[in-house]
Amino acid sequence: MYKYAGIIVNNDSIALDKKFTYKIPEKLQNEISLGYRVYIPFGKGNRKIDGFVLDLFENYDGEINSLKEIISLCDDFPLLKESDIHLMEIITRKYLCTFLDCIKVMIPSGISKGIKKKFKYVILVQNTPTGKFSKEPYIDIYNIINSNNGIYNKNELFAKFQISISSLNTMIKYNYLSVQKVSVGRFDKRNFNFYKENKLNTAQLYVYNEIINSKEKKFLIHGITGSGKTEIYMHLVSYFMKLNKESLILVPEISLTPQMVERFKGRFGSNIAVFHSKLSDGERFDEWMRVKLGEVKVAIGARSAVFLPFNNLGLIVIDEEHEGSYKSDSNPKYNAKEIAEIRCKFEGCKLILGSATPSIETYYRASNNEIKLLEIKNRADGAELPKVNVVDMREELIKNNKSIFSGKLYYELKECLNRGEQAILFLNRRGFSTFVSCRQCGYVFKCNHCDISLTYHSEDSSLECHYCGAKQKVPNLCPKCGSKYVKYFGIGTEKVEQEIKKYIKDVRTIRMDYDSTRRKNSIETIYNIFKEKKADVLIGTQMVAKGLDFKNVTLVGVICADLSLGLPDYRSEERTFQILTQVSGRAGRGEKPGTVIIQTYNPKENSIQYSSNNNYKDFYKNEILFRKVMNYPPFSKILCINMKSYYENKLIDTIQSLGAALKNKYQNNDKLELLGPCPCSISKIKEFYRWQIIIKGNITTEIANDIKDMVFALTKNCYEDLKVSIDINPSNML
DNA sequence: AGCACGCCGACT
DNA sequence: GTCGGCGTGCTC
Repeated sequence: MYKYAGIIVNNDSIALDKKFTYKIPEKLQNEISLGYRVYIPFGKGNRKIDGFVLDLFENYDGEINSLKEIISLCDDFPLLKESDIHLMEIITRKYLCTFLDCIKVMIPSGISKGIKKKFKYVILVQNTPTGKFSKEPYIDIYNIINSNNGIYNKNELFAKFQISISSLNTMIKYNYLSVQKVSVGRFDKRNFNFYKENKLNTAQLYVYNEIINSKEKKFLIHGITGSGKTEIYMHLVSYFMKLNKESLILVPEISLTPQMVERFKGRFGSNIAVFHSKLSDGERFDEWMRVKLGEVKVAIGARSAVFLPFNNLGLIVIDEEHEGSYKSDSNPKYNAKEIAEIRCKFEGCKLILGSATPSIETYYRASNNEIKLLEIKNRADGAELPKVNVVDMREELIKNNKSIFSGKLYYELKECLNRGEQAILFLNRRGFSTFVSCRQCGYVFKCNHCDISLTYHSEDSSLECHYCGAKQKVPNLCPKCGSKYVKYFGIGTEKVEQEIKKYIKDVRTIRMDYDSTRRKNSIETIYNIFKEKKADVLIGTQMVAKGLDFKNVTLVGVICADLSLGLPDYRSEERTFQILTQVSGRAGRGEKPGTVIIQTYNPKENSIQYSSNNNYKDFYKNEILFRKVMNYPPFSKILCINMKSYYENKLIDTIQSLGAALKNKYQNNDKLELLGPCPCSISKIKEFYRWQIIIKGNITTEIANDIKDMVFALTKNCYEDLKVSIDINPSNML
């Protein structure tokens, strides 16, 4: 019998990130188990707060009388399993976060906010009407309800069938009808078109059989765009369903991939949980509960779904495994790929990574046989990969073509539209113009709160900061020299849309970028408009590169392939290769052949050359060599310490003393390389100055935790506005 | 993060 | 003598 519990209190302070021991009162000793949320008295005033039971033990070595007692259990079941707690211990050390950070990502926030199941009061038939109730209007009402027994509540009956609520009340009073409380789900119950099961082709079947028959647990499916990876996933899900095992499908960001959900719902019915960041607290709670209670056997979701409380997991699929969004950049700064791998190890299930452009790290592991590599080199339905043309935009300039479309793209676009087919234009930048400058004095309009130049948006003619969202009206005069020669430079998706309308009459365009998709479901709306051929050209940022499958798209145009090349990140080549390959893969997925035009100012660049030749392997060979020479991941780890503060001088003082302390401590460790302290490449966001220290090399968990302790010891009594963040292998270092 | 304790100056 | 300013440190 356990008499004592180790509890993490529900308080965000780092100083409280440890287990507090509480006595378990006798009345709870039979009920309590690991993972329960409990109410406890805390602090001098014995405030009643909640906490989580992460440890149970029979004896306590310290002073027993100084222990307080648990007040009660908060919920009627434990929120965390023993394996969750085990996973938590790993995560806190691996990602340098607190236990509470971890708990928050494992349970839906609605639980502690008191969200419960939603109920409604539905009307059922009770007794057949007699006497004066056996005629109109009552008999009619009775019949309607009889054929919709227990489905609607009073208001819905009024709205749907114009049944008067007072008549209903009367019939309830005389026991002809009854009321029943039922729980309702907040999840999406819409029916999707049935997505028929396709027979796997030889290549797909080979991959499928390898996965289910092999003793290996981890697989990388490297299949070109359109090779039918989704169909393999679905067959695997069915296979595990037959074994009564659950499956989890992770996708980069679900709200960006309505198609994946549509297909899974179309195949497996609505009995599938969908989990992503745009759910409300209530929806999140309901989906989490459906998984917990075993009501669904499949879940599909973004990275946070990797923590869903499955009971008998058989399979985790990570689709588009190269995507950066599997790494979280808020606490806990976990990587869902790594968590999935740990879960698979704990729960003995299979892990499938899938991509047309695997990340360098994953492919490296596959080539070292840590992960089994399975390749698919052809498109599923025999379609050909599109023909890719690289257009050197410098030559267009020489030919005196100053427009954003090369002659080739313009020609192909017209041809494509004449044939009644559709096109996708990709530009990885939203807005109209990317910076605004005075031609007389060279002044560049910058955000007042950030170190960022402002982007012009034509829709509301404003200048917008893409980091803090601040907007201002477009000034007519330069604020510095007063000249009226204010000019717009650089192009964004809005400008592409305007330009194409200028050149091609009556073209129906639709834009898919952050601005046009802010509202819930708007991605789905845009997606459906384009799918139903109510638009000819889809113009978008990276959202259009991911997983879309439109059979009628035969042309993909990359307006400017160079945007992601210049970024100060060792992965910029990899990212460029991936996005170009992925977006090219949107063309020619049906029976008609596809064409891709890549416009660039750097046609000789590796990422552009290799992606246009669909040559992943040589790109990988080049890139892995570069990583090795430069000691970048996968040959090392990168630890990024970020500090931000409103007060620039204090910030610099603090981070420099940290830098000195780190240098002092690790000067003899030749496996670590310290870079900085220096300002981040975006040195100020929302009035906060930002500096960073980057540590590269063989960073063990021990070293990382030592560094974390040093950082917190140094900044503990600093000053209140200083914010510190420590990230292992961040996805973005700007 | 809260909350109490405590050590100093101002005030009935 | 005591009320209240916030700096310090602890919370099972």
